[in-house]
Amino acid sequence: MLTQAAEDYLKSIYKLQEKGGKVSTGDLAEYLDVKPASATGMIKKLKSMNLVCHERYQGVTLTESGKAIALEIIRHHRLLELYLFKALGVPWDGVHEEAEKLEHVISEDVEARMDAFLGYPTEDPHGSPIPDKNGIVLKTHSVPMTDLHNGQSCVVAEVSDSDSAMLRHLGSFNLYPGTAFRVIEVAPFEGPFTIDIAGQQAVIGREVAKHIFVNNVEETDNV
Amino acid sequence: MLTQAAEDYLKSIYKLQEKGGKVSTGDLAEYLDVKPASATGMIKKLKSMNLVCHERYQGVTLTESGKAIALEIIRHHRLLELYLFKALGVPWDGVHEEAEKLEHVISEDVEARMDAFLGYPTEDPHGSPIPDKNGIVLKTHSVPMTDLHNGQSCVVAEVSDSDSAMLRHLGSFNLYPGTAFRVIEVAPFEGPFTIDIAGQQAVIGREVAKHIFVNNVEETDNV
DNA sequence: TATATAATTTAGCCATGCCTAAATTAATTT
DNA sequence: AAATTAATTTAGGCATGGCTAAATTATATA
Repeated sequence: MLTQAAEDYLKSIYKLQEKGGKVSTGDLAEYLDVKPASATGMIKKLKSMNLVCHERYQGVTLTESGKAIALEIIRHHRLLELYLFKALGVPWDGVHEEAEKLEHVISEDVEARMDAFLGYPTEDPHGSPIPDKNGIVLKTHSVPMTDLHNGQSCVVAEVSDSDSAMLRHLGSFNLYPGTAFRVIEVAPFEGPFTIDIAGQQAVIGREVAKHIFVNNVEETDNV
Repeated sequence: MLTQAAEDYLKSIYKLQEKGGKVSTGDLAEYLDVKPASATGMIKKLKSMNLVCHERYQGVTLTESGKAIALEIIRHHRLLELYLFKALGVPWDGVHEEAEKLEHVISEDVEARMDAFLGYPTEDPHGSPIPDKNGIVLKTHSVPMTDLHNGQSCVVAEVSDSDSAMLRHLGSFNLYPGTAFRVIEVAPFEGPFTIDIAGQQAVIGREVAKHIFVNNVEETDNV
């Protein structure tokens, strides 16, 4: 059994690797909120267990077994998020933090029971895919909201889960996965997005928009 | 926030203290499956935090604040056991082990939600009382099964939760909290108990009987 | 009461996982 | 190409919570 810290490192490497190939020590350390020297130490340990590949100054990647473990933890995390949300009514901006602690101690048996209770779901409350027991992840074809132009309509597919203040902000506009909206205006010079959500207008800043991914993009030149 | 190890020590001291006043270093170490020297070390730390009272060679007891923490953890543990049992169908011989890990990471918010879901219960699946939010524990008036004599009938109140093989054994006789039975015979010379459970006979050894506590004891000299 | 035995504590070691400070290597600028 | 800057690694330290071995204290026995 791996330590909790080791599991967190593997999970983080997986996530950073998703959008950028090799992961630098510094990025990993920043993501985990530790100093680079500490990351170097753990990378060494993980390498000695054959869970990561690493050459000095060249960044880390997961091995097949490292990736399998990372996906298992991500599965735990996302199933827990959805379970807390649906079965216990924990608000969507709180489930990430709870799951972060529970994911390391939940048994396979309890996980399977939650999975069955939820009807073998494929997405967590933030729209992120839940890997299956074999580590297969459904690819989503969503694009960042920052790619949208005036007049386009779409449906929210996924929002990043780690900033609970941002999630509360989105919730105040009813912007959840599955919510449809239309872009009324994209302000020039990297300005904010004005959108229409079921008749209600909302202004979404660029920084927030970066963390929203959408589907079903269509041109709707008019109102 | 205390470490997991410190919480486990406090919980163990509480349980041992319940049936024997001051707790010796050796008993505590044995209960926690560590060496006495390790227990001495943790006792020192807990004392420096004013959570236990301790004089060299004289045993430990909890302070008021130590006891409050111990009861909080026991509350977590027992609510989790009942939740796992009722909401997720985890068999009663498995819930202890699961709860043992979860009790240290569950938030007050999630606990309150489970409590509400369960209807603010007062007993876990093994019949042990669940302390309330203020640390009040309902005293049970149960007696050990080993006190019973021929012809007495009673109702199972509580069974100890930590030996899952024993719990499976009891389950095979349908001996759960709430189950009524009658003593048919107590074999002489510290022998086993032959009992009648809803028409089915079962033989319960002395060692097992020590871990069963009963209520509503009545004389029923005949069948 | 002296001695043997049992319990407890102290002392010192180990692994984990973080830290800071210094050294090294890589990348960028002039 | 040399020098500066940035990233990474090494070295050494700290707290936690185990361990073993040795010393101490308490208890039981002769």
